[in-house]
Amino acid sequence: MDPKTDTRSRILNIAEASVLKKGFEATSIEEIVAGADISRGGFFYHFKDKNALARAMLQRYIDAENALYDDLFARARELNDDPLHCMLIGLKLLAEMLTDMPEGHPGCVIAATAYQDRLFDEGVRDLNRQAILGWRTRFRGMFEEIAAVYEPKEPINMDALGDMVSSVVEGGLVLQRALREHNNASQQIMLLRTYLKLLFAQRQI
Amino acid sequence: MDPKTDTRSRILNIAEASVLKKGFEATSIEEIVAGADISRGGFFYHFKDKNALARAMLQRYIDAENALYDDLFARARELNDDPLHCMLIGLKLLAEMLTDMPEGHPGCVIAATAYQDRLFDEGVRDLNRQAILGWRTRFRGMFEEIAAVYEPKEPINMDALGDMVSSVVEGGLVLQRALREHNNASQQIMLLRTYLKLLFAQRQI
DNA sequence: TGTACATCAGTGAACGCGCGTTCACTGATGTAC
DNA sequence: TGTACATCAGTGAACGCGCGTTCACTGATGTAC
Repeated sequence: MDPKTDTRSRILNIAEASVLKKGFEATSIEEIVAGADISRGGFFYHFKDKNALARAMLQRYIDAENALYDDLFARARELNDDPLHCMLIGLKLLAEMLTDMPEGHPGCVIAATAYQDRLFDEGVRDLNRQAILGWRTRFRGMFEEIAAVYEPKEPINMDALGDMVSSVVEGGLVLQRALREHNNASQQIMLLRTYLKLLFAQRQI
Repeated sequence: MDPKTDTRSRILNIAEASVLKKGFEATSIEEIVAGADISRGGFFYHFKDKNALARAMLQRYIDAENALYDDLFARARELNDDPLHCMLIGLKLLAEMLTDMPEGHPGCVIAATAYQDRLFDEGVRDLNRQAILGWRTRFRGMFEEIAAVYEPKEPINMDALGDMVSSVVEGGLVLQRALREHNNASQQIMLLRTYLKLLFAQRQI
């Protein structure tokens, strides 16, 4: 790996871990440069100020999360072409992925920054907002595909159902952090999966 | 109100609002005392240090939340003695309460501190943990009462289902903060309500 | 009713420390001719 | 192949500012006798 992206990534890795542990304000540039083995000046070569770090960290997290969802549901689609079963398989894969993390998922950067949003400029807050809206659109699309084949047993707000995937992940991660357990997020996703089975599976149109 | 508790509560109110906006580290004692109209020394008369403030803030939040749940489900039980319908009414009341907040719910202090837990001592972290475990126990108990009357249509992990109430609230609040919308938490609770109807309502034992 | 003392709820100046940021400089690598 | 210059990826000292905390002091209220 070329040394430029290498140092930049190291900075982002250390910053992300620290932000999830202590929050953004308590994450000092001193500790980042000590961890990345560079000098203070080296940090400011890569990021013009601390807000630029926040922006880059969030963007990288969002991109990674989107790539993960793309990959997960593409694999699920290969395994079963029916939209409901694709969704159920994708959620199972997601739950397994969370269970397989040895230390447990460290938490969501979006939730961390959402609970400190006054520290950031409007650009950062908008990044957060667009990410969640993107997932709403993604999952609402998938649920509409399902509803075209399986009539929902109860009337459902499709935007809210789209949000529910993000909501269940975020909620599970909050629990997991507060409880110091490892599999709450995974369990909550499996409960969502059962929900979707009950909601859609009964009667094929 | 006597002036003592008055000043203490004012400090806690200002601290809570600021922690939800900016996080704990970025909440300065200077801004708290300015808002509460006292001097720096006055703050340290009420709290021995910043960690004591965190502990008091969390304890007050947890007590209020517990009182709210007690009240809500007691009222629900008055309206309908059946455990399932009591739960459904209680969740509806909770959702309505969230919708009725003019500025939207400001967010959960537990989630905020869970995402900054390395700033606090073990006592604070334990407070957080015990609160979530308390809600798990509370709601698992209610779900077991329901399951004794209505057989669940799918096998369910009762601890995880107990956690789901907290998880849905926490997840909804994260969304609501990130999106700058007002009713995501309320919508997610209504989706949970539909879930429980599908899971339990069909066949009475 | 008066006096002495204790407690309560603060005031406000002072402390040292760590923070984010700037800046002049540097050595290695790349490019033009 | 050699020389001149530009760019990249940093170094490390210095800056001023705001932070949490301490501490000697104060005026109002409560209590004992």
